Amino acid sequence: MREKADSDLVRRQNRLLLLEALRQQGGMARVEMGRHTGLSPASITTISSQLIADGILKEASAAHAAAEGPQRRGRPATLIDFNPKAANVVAVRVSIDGLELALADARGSVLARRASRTATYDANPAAFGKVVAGEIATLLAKTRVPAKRVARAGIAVQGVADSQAGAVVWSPAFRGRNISVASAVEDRLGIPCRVANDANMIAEGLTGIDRARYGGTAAVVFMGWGVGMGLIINGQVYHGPTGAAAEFGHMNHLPDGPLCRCGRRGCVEAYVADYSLLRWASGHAATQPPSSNAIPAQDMLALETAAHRGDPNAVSAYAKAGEALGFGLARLIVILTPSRIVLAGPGTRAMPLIRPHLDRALEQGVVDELRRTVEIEVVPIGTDMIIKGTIDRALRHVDREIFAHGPLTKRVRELETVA
Amino acid sequence: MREKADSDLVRRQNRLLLLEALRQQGGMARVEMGRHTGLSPASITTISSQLIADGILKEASAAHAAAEGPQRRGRPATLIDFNPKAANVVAVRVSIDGLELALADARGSVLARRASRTATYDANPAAFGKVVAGEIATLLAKTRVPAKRVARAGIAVQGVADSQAGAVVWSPAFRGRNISVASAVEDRLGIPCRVANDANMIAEGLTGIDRARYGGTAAVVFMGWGVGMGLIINGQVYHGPTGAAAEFGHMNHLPDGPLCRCGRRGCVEAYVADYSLLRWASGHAATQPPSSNAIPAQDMLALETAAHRGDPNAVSAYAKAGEALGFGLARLIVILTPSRIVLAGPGTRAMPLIRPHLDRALEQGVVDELRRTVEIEVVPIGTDMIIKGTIDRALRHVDREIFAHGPLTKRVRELETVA
DNA sequence: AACATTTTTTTGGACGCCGAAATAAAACAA
DNA sequence: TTGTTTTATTTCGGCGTCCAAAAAAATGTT
Repeated sequence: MREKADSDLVRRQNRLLLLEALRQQGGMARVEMGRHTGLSPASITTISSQLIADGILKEASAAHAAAEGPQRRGRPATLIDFNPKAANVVAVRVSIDGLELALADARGSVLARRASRTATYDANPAAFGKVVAGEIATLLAKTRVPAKRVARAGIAVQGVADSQAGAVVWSPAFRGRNISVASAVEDRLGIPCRVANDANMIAEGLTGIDRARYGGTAAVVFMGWGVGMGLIINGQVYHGPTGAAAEFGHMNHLPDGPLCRCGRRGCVEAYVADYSLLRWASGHAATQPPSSNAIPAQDMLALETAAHRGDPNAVSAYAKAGEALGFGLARLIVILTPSRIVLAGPGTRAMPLIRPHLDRALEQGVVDELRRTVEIEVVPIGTDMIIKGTIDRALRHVDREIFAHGPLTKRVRELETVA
Repeated sequence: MREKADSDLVRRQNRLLLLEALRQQGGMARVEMGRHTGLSPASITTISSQLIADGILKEASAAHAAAEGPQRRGRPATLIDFNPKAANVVAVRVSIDGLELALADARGSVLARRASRTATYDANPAAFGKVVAGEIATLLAKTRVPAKRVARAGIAVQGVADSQAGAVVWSPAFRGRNISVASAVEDRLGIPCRVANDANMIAEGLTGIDRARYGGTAAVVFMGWGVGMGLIINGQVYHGPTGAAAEFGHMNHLPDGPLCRCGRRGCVEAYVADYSLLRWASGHAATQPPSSNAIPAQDMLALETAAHRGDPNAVSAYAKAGEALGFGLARLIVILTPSRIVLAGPGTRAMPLIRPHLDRALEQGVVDELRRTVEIEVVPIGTDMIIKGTIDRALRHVDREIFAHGPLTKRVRELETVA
């Protein structure tokens, strides 16, 4: 309840309502838009024809409409969907062993991908933004899309991102801190750019897929090389005051616990992440500094089979991970009482080994009444969801900040021509 | 972005904008409303005169206006404020040794108070709602305010409240669980009623006092007979999906830690609450079940002076409390990165004893980058803030759900007369 | 070919905001 | 006293958007 309401707000809000319905459902007829938005057919006609005139939406060709099931009686519905050419967005995922890029159109379809294998850990903090800008430029050149047509770029990183400053405050993928990224992209390519936490982008992707399921208050925990979390609060992905996202992986489990990549001791990640499991299992001291190198997938597979075989060190590693994860989730539940917790990432492959210990910890850590209201769900999600979520977020922003605004009104037009 | 926008929404939103400005600032002139809301003078005239016609607002008498500082040049401003008679609200605070009630007018001024000393702990769960309804009825009879004029009642309790069901899910003030309260008040008196967590009501009160300071994302921790927390997320007091509030006091600190009133072990409360401090200091086993009786204030004062004198048991009790509180806050910070944490309640009297241990725990539990973004503030707030917050919340609800809607439009009026 | 059915557009009226001009109410100045 | 200046509020006409109802469009059915 911040903004004053006038006809401008009404237009923006209803245009956005319509755009959001299309994002969720894909192409649909005008009548159906009316059902989704609650607007009258008359208003739908007005709004949709303006959006079409603006080049944002597009009527589907008759041929395409025919494909939509058997023709019923009455005037056939004309499907409307986003005009793919309305805008483009770029998504970048930064990991410890390289960059992954994707270019998408206004419908969210990926037009081109690109991967580059620059090790980030020792990247020059001052130059990294330029590297990212360069990679984006290369991707655009390859597809002959001018930078002007890219309405927004999103960059997903592990760790703490400051979306206000467009920088990576702290990330296990970098040795340095406060690495500025967004400004280089904005200055060199003229593309508005945001940096965000990768687990948050997974959450963003999930709300895009099923708003009913992941729409209320939910947490997405990503387990793998690290442990990340995205929070959805009241249907919105939560970015803190500074844009710094939730860092569940670096929530303390036990004081003076095992050493974490962040330099503290006892973080959940230092029990649950790949490197932690290997460290437990190999019998190394928990105070041994974790390696900053990427861990080959087969090492983790080997650990899992060892545990399934009954190897005591491996079994106990997963037990410790389960307990730490369980108490971590317990603390989260007590604070936010989310209705759903989604466990995702390669680490969930070992769930059968982890789950009993996780459940025991939850019993110890949460009052029964609260524990019953939360559903814990394991979902096989890969890193591709990070790219999808980043694209979704960028498009939602374009919808809200550009598409919803629409053409200038008469009065504003007059003012513009005078100026 | 849920609701479709039409002239109805515009009216509601702008009326509410104006009402909220008045809630925050108190009576003001129309020009000033324009500055606060961004609405044009013409619109302010229209809206305010309708609100006055509805009996919701009232022009201040000329005499009162004169009191407002030295008269400047020009037509004098006419102050407008809530009409106190527009509605009443009732606030009830439930504690272990009784009920505290207050009746307020539409301006938020308390017209009457009442306290009753019914021990709640062994109250009959089925009858408790009727007791509350009876107490409210008595308060109303005393002040000759008919129940019809009470637009809303709010009930604040320790523990987990389910505001949907209007019940107390679990509370240290009751032996029983799932104690229904709201429906008895609604059925017997016809007053819409909500149950909420007491620490949340403190948070509500703080946002009412200073929105700039407590408006973004903040946590209010209440330390005393128990440990409660209210969360403010994006300027709104957070009530979870079921209406169950944050239960910071029952967040686990250490597995297998001291026994808590909730039956689990290692809750923050079992280190920090009054009973826990006394239990540590008296050298009792941490597994000894805590007393459910109210603790006299002088016992706590005695413990504090003992600690200041250097009594080792007392000193160590506060050290343990500080560590548990610090790690608890660390875990909260890592999840939400609030910009402010407010420590309140009688327990903060011992802050000098607690603070060093709290700070050390924060250092161990939070990455430096995040720790620097949060300000921890100790505020001397008593239980009266609970009543104030409950009144505030009730009034805000009345503003939004009743006052903002306004009179029926022509078309709706026609429909009504037909029906 | 006429009718039925469903979708979409057109038309006219309502509502609420706004800018500009008018009015109101006071202090100040001559 | 009377006119001037200043500030607050109201009045008036125009604009943008929504909606209900009616009309038009496009297709299947008989």
